[in-house]
This record gives sequence, structure tokens and C-alpha cells, in this order.
Amino acid sequence: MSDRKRPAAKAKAPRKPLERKPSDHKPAEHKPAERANQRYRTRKDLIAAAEQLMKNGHKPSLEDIAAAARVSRATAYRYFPNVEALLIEAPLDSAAPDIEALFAKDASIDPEARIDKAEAAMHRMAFDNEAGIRLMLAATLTRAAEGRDATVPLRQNRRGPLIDAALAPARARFRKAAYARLRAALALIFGSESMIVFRDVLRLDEKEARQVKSWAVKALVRAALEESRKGEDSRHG
Amino acid sequence: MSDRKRPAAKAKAPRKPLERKPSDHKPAEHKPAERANQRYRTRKDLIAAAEQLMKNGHKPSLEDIAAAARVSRATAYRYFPNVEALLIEAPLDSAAPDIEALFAKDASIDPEARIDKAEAAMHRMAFDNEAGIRLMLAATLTRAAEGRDATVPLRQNRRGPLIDAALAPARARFRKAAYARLRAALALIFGSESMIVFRDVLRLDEKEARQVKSWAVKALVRAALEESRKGEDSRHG
DNA sequence: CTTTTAGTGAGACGATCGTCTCATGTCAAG
DNA sequence: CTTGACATGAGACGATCGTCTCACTAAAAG
Repeated sequence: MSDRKRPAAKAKAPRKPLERKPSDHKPAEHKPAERANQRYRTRKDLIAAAEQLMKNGHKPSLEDIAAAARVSRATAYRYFPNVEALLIEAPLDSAAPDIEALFAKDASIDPEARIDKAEAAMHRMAFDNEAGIRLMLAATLTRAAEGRDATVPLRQNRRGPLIDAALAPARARFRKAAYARLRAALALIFGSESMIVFRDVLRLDEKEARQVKSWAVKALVRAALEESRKGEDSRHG
Repeated sequence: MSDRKRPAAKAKAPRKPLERKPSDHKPAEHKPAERANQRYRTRKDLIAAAEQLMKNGHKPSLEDIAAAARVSRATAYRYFPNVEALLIEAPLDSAAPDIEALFAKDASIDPEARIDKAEAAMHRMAFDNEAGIRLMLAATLTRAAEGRDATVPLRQNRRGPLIDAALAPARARFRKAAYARLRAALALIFGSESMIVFRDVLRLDEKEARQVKSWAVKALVRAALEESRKGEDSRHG
């Protein structure tokens, strides 16, 4: 008598009746500019609550986040289509390095030194917030794997402006294409993803990771500078 | 009248009564060497089914995987503590580049050329299996974020041997420390994580990604070679 | 062939997810 | 102050997750 199935499996034929469409989440009846303050505050409270709960590395349930924000579950879903979307925005707003402050009283214009300094800041941020960043990364990965239309910004890019700021004083010394290439390559090394590689794949500790990255970013800057100086963009002929 | 709560929230005081301990999952009554064949086959079937279902980018439910493997849900949980653990093992076994074949009839010993070739192989693998890799990465990230004891190998390292093989003919030209540093830095660029950065952060397409990585790996190899030649390990001295 | 026992199937269970509806509260314009 | 539009709260609902128990099957041992 396999007549009694577990409830999840009933109506097996039309199998996926609800067929999640991840991106057609209507932000309820939120129109652009009505009661903006009220909405700003609940949104801020939700993110703050999520950020708080993420610190211990456990993925908080939306129920917990909503409770911590003194907001109902339904309201939380009116602001974010799912838990992950909340986790994506949460963990970094307080930890992001301040670009102005970083280079404020630093008169050095040596691009290698400045890039290294910028990398050090990102490095600290990533390793100090490892738990939260892991959750955030996981959230963006699965979000992106499913619905791909992505009118929403999947991911905020913090490293780009930081890299630009670090290289700004020397910008004129790079050829255009070389700069674009360097910028992208540095982004590979700067990001929090590199922390994942060091931890999970290479099994190196924070200090070794920092040394490797410090060497790599400087080597790349040097290489790009040299190629630009020689006046050829790609060196394989 | 907040007497009627949603069922999930009842018994609020002891809140987390079950308190997931991710790693004390007992593999049921599976002792090392009894009915090994039977167990090997069900495990293999589960992984194969997961691999199959992952190809479209949707995270398959364990119910679906078990059904595809012609196995009951309970049995699947006897082999893997959760869906993620299955997804981690699934997506890459068939796609990993074969190191021997890659360098078989390639007499070149130029480390830059060989590294570039290896990177190209990893690049293809990563971009061809984007959906599966995203799921796998997300799974390892959250696994690592929670229970951290990790007697299990969180992640298999495919890039390490590949990098070693590519650099093997030129190995003698590197100083030891420089080689270790180069190896780690290349691992940052080789991995599937870099695909994520290109896609989600930099928004570059596959071709541009390949160009950036090709330039970066060659530049790093060159830099490490040069430093080794000059006989100094770190150049900021 | 029988007995033992390890692997399995079926499904109940509580928890969380994301959706939806209805009622209530609250801001802001008249 | 009233009123209408909008934000919120409360909770039902079906789906999936991971755990657990019980019964059944089939491999291995005698």
C-alpha cells in the first residue's frame, strides 16, 4: 500500500507545481517615494539585526532576524525576497574599509605600496568577518545559480573603487588596456573569495595568506607598469 | 491574543531545542567493511544522480536525487548528512582535466606557456560547469561556516597538482620560498572562485576573464623566476 | 535451508522557507 | 478630526529539510 505517501510527495505527476521564479518578487506595494523614512528605518533595522545575528557563523533564520528587528516575518519578506538577500546586504556595511581614511595622510604615490596597503585593509576585513562573509558568499552563489535575469545588483563591488584609489596617483603611467587588465587581476586577489581559497583549499593561515597576496599584488602592479613603459600591451609578440 | 502562534514558534523559551551539531552525523550503522559492494554502489548512484540533476543549475532537492538514484530518502541521508554534502562530491568528478593528457605530447618546458595551458584547462572546466560549481561552492561555504571540526576534507584541491605539473620542468629554477608563494598565488587565479569574481563582481565575460587570467599567471611566473634568479626571496629589502 | 544482521523503504515528526490573505495600525492630506 | 492609502502584524498553507522509528529485504554465515 504505497497509497499513503509522505505529504511532500503527493501529486507527483505535476511535480513542481509552484516553480520558484526567483526574481519576480514584487516588493509588495512599495512604491518609490511614499513614507520613505518609515521604510528606510525598517529596512535598516532588518539589516542591522541580520548583521548582528550572523556574527557567530550560524545562518540565522528569517524568523530570528525579524524578531531581533522587532518586525513581523511577513514584513521582512516584503523587503527581501528571501533570507539570502538579507544576508548579502548585511555583513559588510560596517566593516568596509574607508577609502578616504586609508589614504588620507599617506603621501606615498608608489603604486606598489599603496596597493599593498589597500590589500591589507581588505585582508583584515575579510579575515575578521569570516563567518559573515561565508554566509554572504554562499547566498550570492545560490542566488546567481538560480534565476539569472538579475536586474538586482547581485553583488556590490567594494574592491574596484579601492583599487582605483590606490592606483590613482600612478594612473598616468599605465596604458589603458594594461590598466584594465591589472585592475581585474587585482580584483581576483583582493576579494573575500581569496580568503576562501586560502582557508579551504590551500589550508594556509592568515599570515601566510597575507604574504602571498602582498607579493602577488605588487608583482602584478610591477608587471603592468613595465609593460606600459615598454609601450607594448601584450608581450607575446 | 498572541496565544496562537505559528507552529514553528511554539516553545519559544528553549528556542533551539535540537541545536544542529553538523558533524556528529553517525553514518547509521555503517561499519567499515561489511557489504562493501552494496554500499559502494548506492553511494555511487547517489552521486551520479546528483551530478545529473545539478546540470541545469537548480539546486535539486534530496527527494529528487534519491528518486533519481532509485533509493529512498532515508537511505540517502544514511550516506550523506545533508544535501550539501552530496552536492560537494557530485559536480566535478567527470569534468576535471586530466593532467597527464594535458602535457602528454607537449614538449615545451617554458613555465609560462605551460601554466597558461593549465589555466586554460581549468578555465574551460569552470565556465562549462558554472551551475554545478556554484552549487558546490555554496555548499562548502556554508558547511565550513557552521561546524568547523572538519575531520572530513572540506574541499578537494585539484589545482595544486595541476600547477605543480605545469611548473615541474622549471622547478629547479625557483627558490623554495618563491615557489611556495607562486604556487599559492596561482591557486588564487586558477580556481573556480575566480570565475565567480569575474561573473558576479567584475561582470566580465568568459573571454575577457581568460585574457586577464592568462596575463596574470604569466606575469606571476615571470616575477617569481626573476626573483629566484636574482637570488633574493623578498624584494622589499 | 535456516539464522543472523546489515542495508533499505516507508513515513511520521518538528523546523524553516516563501507565499498568501485578512485585519489592524499609522502616516499624511483634506 | 476624519479619511484613505500604505505599512505592518498575525497566521494559514504547502514544500523541503534532517531526524527518527519500525518493518522488511537480502546478503552472509552456519
